[in-house]
Amino acid sequence: MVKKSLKKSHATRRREEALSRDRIIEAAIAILDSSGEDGLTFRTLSERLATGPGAIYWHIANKSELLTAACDAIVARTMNAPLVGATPEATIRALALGMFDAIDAHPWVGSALTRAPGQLPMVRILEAIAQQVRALGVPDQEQWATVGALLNYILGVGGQNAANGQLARTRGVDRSDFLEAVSTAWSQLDPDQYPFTRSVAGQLRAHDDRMDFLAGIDLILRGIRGLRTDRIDLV
Amino acid sequence: MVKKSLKKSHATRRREEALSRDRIIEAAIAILDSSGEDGLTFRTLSERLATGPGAIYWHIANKSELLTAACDAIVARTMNAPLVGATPEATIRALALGMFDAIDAHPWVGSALTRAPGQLPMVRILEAIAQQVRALGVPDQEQWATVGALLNYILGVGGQNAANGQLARTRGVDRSDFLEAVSTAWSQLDPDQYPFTRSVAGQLRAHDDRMDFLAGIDLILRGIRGLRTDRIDLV
DNA sequence: ACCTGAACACCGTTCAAGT
DNA sequence: ACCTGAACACCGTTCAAGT
Repeated sequence: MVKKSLKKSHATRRREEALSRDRIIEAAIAILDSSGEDGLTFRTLSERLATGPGAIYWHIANKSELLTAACDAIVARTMNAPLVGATPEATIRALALGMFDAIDAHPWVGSALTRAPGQLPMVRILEAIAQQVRALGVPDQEQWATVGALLNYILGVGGQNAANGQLARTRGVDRSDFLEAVSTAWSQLDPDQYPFTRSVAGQLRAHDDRMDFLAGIDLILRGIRGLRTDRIDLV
Repeated sequence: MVKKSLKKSHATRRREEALSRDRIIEAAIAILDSSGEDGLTFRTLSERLATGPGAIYWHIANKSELLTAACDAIVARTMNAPLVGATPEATIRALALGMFDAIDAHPWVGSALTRAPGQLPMVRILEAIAQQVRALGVPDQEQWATVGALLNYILGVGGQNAANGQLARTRGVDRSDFLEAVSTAWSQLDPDQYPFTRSVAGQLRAHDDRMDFLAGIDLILRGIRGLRTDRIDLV
């Protein structure tokens, strides 16, 4: 792997505050935001905190826990953003969009979320959605599948966004350059084998990720509405 | 990171077939299946192929390309499995279940898929789903969002499955031990803050992942059916 | 053209030693 | 109790040298 080794700019000035779990997580978030997942290292982190790599282990068990904690800080902020008295459907859309925007602003959150199944960050999302699903009147036995559908869709889009951001960063191109490249590659696919992919290659550059994301949420919400009124009548 | 260094059992016997991209990918899949993502190294791989780490770089650009190629081999098999003349909805369910089972059997496929957005493995799934969505009669302007919803849901579940498998492997416990641990953790959450999560903690151990997955697909399919008949009438 | 394997520039993590 | 930083056991990748 090729890494550019950015020299430390301000020598090793002494730290003026004591180390703490919170300060470490805050520093980790700053590095993740500016340098991506590959940029976060116990060495870069300890340098920013003006300490040694070993010191961090006094406060945090390992890198996985660090990533999950950083992710949870972002998710907690997002899910606790207070919502005015809206309908359950509107609230679900707002929660989902909130996560979309959070992952857009911090792409590493998408993959951290996936790498910590069943952990607190995911539970926060699960719970917030579930409360709205209940308010929607979805029968008890269907709630788990319903919440799961919404959650997994959000995770899927999030992971995708994280990967886009990651790729764009490592190649030193921005997001639109990346989409441009994918669009070009898709337009060169065999028209017999990949008719649909080819036909949407052009739209790819122009399309609005956020609107597409919401369209997916609405599709699932429409399916949920069907759940409430009809019985299940699948082929 | 703690790694157990399993000694090579059969010394360095000479390779009897020439190296090739296909042989490398095949060996990579075998290692990924048996030792997970962390187990795949240019050193373990070259050892299994009875060569040096550098030799692999003659056939494959880097580890990312290797992972994507291994993923694509699995996805291609899965998407090319011929289906008897079924309805578009039944075909979508079969395709989705096919991917679920493939990721269940090869958990690393889930994360490889997410790490290679817009690449061939994903395009194969996209295209196969899109053709059924078209056959379903979804209007042109809605197709992209519809395909996206299905694809992202599958990716979300897949990523989750991959993470479960990965966690279970690194901790040396099996899947049910892992679910047991999550279930216990969830049942100890604050009932005021996490009522839903607590209430489903018990179900977690007993539930059937595959059925839940399918229920999510059905929810989206129901939403798609609404798309065809009604106009969009969201709040 | 294809392969070898030592070497480079990194990692996460540990731990004896300090304060 | 908390921190230091060298050391350990790895990585992915490169490349001069071989066939």
